[in-house]
Amino acid sequence: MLNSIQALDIVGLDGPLGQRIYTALRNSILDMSFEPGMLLRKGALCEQLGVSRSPVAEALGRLSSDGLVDIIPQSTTRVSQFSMAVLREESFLREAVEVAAVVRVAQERTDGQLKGLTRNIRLQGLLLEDDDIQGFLEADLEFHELILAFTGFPKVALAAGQMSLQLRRARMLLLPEQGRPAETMIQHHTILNAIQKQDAEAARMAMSFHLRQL
Amino acid sequence: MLNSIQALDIVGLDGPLGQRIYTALRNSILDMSFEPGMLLRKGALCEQLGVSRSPVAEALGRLSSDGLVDIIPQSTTRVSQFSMAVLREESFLREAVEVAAVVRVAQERTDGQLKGLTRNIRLQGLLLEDDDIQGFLEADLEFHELILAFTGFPKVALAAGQMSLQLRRARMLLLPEQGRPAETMIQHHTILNAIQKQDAEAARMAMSFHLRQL
DNA sequence: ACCTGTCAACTAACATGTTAGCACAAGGAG
DNA sequence: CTCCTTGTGCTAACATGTTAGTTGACAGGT
Repeated sequence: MLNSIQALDIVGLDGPLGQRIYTALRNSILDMSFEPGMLLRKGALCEQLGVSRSPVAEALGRLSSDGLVDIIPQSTTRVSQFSMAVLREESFLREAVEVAAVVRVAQERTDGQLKGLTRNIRLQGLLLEDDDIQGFLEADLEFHELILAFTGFPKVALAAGQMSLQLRRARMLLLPEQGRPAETMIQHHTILNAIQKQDAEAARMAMSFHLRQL
Repeated sequence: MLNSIQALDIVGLDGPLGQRIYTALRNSILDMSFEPGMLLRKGALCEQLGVSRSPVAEALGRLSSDGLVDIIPQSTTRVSQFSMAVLREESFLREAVEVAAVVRVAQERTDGQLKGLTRNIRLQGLLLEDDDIQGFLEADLEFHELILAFTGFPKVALAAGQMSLQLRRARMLLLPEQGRPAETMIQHHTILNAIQKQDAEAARMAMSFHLRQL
């Protein structure tokens, strides 16, 4: 039985109801609490959340355009399945954006930005020594987000996140075999060195290689 | 008075009402029939289209997440303004994706794809000889879409279109001074040659240069 | 003349009632 | 036994009523 007995709380979030419900559902799907293929009944969700159908419908509509749920007109709504094709597609897009970002950052980085990245790398090293894999993965994520943010384009980090939603979900599945964090660290170092030397071409190659590891 | 006396027809479109209204509004905004800053009154739109508020609200919500309209909570909704910052941001994203696409296509193109691009280029030449600027611009657009499609990733062309919505709107403004179509043709030729020779690096540079011309 | 507090009008956001299209199962004809 | 039909139950999509928050103008005080 695929029923969501769990909390799915929308307290502690701000903004309009629709936004909060969207965020809550999105998180539940991304962390695999809602398994792919699971039916999403509007009525049940409304009852569970104590709201009416309008904000739920809005949230589901946005999730649909995100590709996280499939809405079959006049029929049912379910959490979307994975497909290798979509995953490859998102990898391609993510690489396109992140590589462009690292090239730009390498060209016009400030010393402050370099310092921020260096500190993050040091943190990664410390967490790795302590075998704090969870923490390491978060620092890893932050490393990439820092680079995206340093482009000076606020929407870029957002777009990158938006276009790799399925990837984030898939990562949950193969977290155990995430494999060699040590290698990841080395690759991050290579990227950082290229940025430090302002060598755009080296940065491009390093980031491209790094992102193709998965 | 900024009122939309015009038709804004939603006949001749398929799918659910919300989808049709979304498309109609989107087109009107992109071709500048709806000027930036123009108020969009839900009630007026409903009356004009002969539908109720639900599908209109859905459409406006999607336009909002596209960044084409700004919804001020509990107050008003208006067509979003331009800003150089957003335009630069979209240019960056578009370049990131199109450059990655052309690199991939250059590496693993088929003869059929090459033929398609060659034919498009020839068409561009013919249209230019006839001084059919409008037709040339359409062929130009198709050239880029062909490359995006040849990646084999259907969502890539979609994503590229989605992330350069404001650019499309801005292009309407500076259409007259679009300038030297002849130069554009030469750059397209350079890109095509690189793809034909399967020279990924040359393709990257040619596309990057081409997209920075505006 | 200028600032300020109040209030009325308008709007998006939310709730709820209604419609229409799809899926699936049971039943009947070939 | 198989295939088509029909009918029921369910769902998303749409229409409409209700609520709450914001804006802007006007009145009154400074």
